[in-house]
Amino acid sequence: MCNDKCNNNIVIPTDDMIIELADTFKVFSDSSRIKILYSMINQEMCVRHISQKVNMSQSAVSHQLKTLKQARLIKYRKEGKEVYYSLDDEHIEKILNVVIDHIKEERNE
Amino acid sequence: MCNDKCNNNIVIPTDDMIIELADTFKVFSDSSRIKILYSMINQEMCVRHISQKVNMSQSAVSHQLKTLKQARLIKYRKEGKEVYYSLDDEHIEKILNVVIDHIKEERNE
DNA sequence: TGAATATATGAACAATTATTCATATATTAT
DNA sequence: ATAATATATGAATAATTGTTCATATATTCA
Repeated sequence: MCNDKCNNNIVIPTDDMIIELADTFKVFSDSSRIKILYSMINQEMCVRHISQKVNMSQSAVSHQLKTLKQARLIKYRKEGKEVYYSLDDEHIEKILNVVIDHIKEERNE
Repeated sequence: MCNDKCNNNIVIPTDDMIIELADTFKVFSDSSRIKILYSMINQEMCVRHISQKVNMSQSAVSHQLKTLKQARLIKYRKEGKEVYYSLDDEHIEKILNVVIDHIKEERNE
């Protein structure tokens, strides 16, 4: 019924899911945003500290945080004048790691 | 030495790796390319069949295959007039699945 | 060699996007 | 209320990118 050269048993995502996939990848596809994500691995970070750590203007960071927030890659918590951002969940770090694994394997071949 | 609010034990990727990460994500960040990738899960596909399956012009597909090839997301094999493309390795499907997992979890919250 | 088929590619155009600059909003302390 | 600090945001600009159209290259067959 179905041999190796056949992918009928694969569930092809719906068009909506394809678009959501592409949109999610797009948010990861900028080095500034990736640096920002790494800045808050394992720790909450306020905007000012992120700016310092990734060496970007406060405004540029804030714009990118908005993008990351809308894509639900990060969450935030307000405390006084400050806003603390952190990764949305463990998936985010996992996604980064899976792609790193791919890149590192490509290098050895 | 190092508590919960500290990420000193995390290896922050080098700037080069950050750029490679972003570039790799960028190649995934287009729905046409994602459709093309799905078209060849578990099977080699020639360009003409990909065009038909994803409903894109031959030229558009060929341009995108070049992008996917340069990023080493796919590999190819020539046979007569035809060129057969397939996913570079198992990482590619894994990367897609990890992001799908994230999207699906977000939906439930 | 010439025709037919499969794939690749260069140029051009429209659309998207990251940053900067200026300014707005929000919170706290005096 | 005012000043100071933290963050957000709108407009504008420069740069990047996906598709189309036309054409080039490569392979097979008659």
